[in-house]
Amino acid sequence: MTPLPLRLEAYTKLSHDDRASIERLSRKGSREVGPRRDLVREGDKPKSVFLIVDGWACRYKQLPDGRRQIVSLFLPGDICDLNVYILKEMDHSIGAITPLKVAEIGRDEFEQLIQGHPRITQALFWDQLVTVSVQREWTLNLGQRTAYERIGHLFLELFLRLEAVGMTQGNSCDFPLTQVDIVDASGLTAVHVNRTLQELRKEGLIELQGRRLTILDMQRLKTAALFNSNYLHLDREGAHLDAND
Amino acid sequence: MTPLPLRLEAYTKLSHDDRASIERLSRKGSREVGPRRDLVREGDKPKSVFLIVDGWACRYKQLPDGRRQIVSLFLPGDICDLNVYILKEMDHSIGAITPLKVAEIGRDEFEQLIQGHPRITQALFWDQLVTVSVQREWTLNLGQRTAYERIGHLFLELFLRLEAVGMTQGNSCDFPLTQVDIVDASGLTAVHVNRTLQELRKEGLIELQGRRLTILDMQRLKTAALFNSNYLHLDREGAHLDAND
DNA sequence: CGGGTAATTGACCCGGGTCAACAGCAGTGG
DNA sequence: CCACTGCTGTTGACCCGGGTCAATTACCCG
Repeated sequence: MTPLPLRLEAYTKLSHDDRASIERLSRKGSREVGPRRDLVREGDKPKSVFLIVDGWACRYKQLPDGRRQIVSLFLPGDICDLNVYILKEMDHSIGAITPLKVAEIGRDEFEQLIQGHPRITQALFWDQLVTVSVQREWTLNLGQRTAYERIGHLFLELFLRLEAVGMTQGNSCDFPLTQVDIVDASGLTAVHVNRTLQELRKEGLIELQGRRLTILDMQRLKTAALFNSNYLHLDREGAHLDAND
Repeated sequence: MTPLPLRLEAYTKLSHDDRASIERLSRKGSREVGPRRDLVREGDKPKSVFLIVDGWACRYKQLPDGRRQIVSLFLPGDICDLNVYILKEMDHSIGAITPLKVAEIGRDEFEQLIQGHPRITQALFWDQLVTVSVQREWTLNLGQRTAYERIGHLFLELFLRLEAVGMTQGNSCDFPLTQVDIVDASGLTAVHVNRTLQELRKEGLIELQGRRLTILDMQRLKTAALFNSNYLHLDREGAHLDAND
């Protein structure tokens, strides 16, 4: 089972056929990528859409002098840029964080999928709107939040996104990011991230060890991080819709 | 003439009919908004797509304690979020910076436009990809660039985007942002923005007065701001395509 | 057990923030 | 015509959140 249908069904019910088509494409274009390897590089000509079947990845951009920013994170079930293939050139790179299982869906296959499955199309539009909303929240995060709030916010976002695809266990989840990854995502330095994590621990808000994150006090962490989940658009509208399968 | 067709034709040639349809909708939903007024508020139920016909606007988000971040800017010809109306609730606000002329296009009209005009649809997809690419660049900007680079980068982006819709005159353009707007967009403070502007002036890179910006040395400014225009996807692919009108 | 990556610590520093005052100027009303 | 108000821009003095530099200490993993 790929987690994508689960994500999409937050927005609308899919039919059996919808789900089967996604499964089929996921198996067909299946590909494995080693951890810390690039899937796509800035400057490449984009040819296909990637679906993250398993593992974590990130989009990142780099400045000529080496400064690096992770601009977004991909979790299982995420999809990278509908329609990218209409662009001439990638404006960012995509790198694996963990060992990664992705499905590569070519332009023709993708457009065919969309043609025959209006519900999938709608759900993908919704997904796209959520993705850009997350990107805006990251802008807010980097522009206005302090280190403490910023890292707390990141943890909450990732936890909730994992929860939406059923990948949390109680109040904890796998968390493969190293401190250096957090550095690149938060625009802070390694030293300061380290110290901020210690503060979050000392406050009893989180536990983070052995690539596992536990949210010890969701409510207090949300308050501390000024977290408002509206931008994730998690309200499961899909629950109310019918599937005609 | 609305500048939207001009923008879209960076990607593909539009037919007479395409252009006429856009013009018609622009006139039909036309609406004026005073400067510093909100067009849409976070929490509203989105009902329609907005097209910026004339003036500048911004998306912004606010934290409960009042900290405010402009997450993107709208220039003439920009379009706010295809398909927003499928979301339950706006996750950000949109505010006018100058007196604004917008066209409000309802859901049905919009979907009708798309149905009958595959070229417009394609061009809108392209536009959407560019918009999210800009959002990622802002993430990089806030995460990694220094104040000096950051403000220089903002100026270059806005100048080039205006140029793409024919709204520059030589090396200068209208620039209605106040220093406070730059503060909200850059994540810096008023004092520091002011001093950074003085530095940019002293270096002979820009002139900024009377709501007008002049880029005195494009090349040096680009270098100083670590500016790479690839993310704007300005390569006018459209020039090579045929219109079947 | 050695070598590489990830996490942690201490000492010191700086880019940018804070606070407070002031100047320029457009609009407005008396 | 001027006094008043409010917004925008500017300046000075001082401060602090987070950066820099440089070790050191866990951890894997083979």
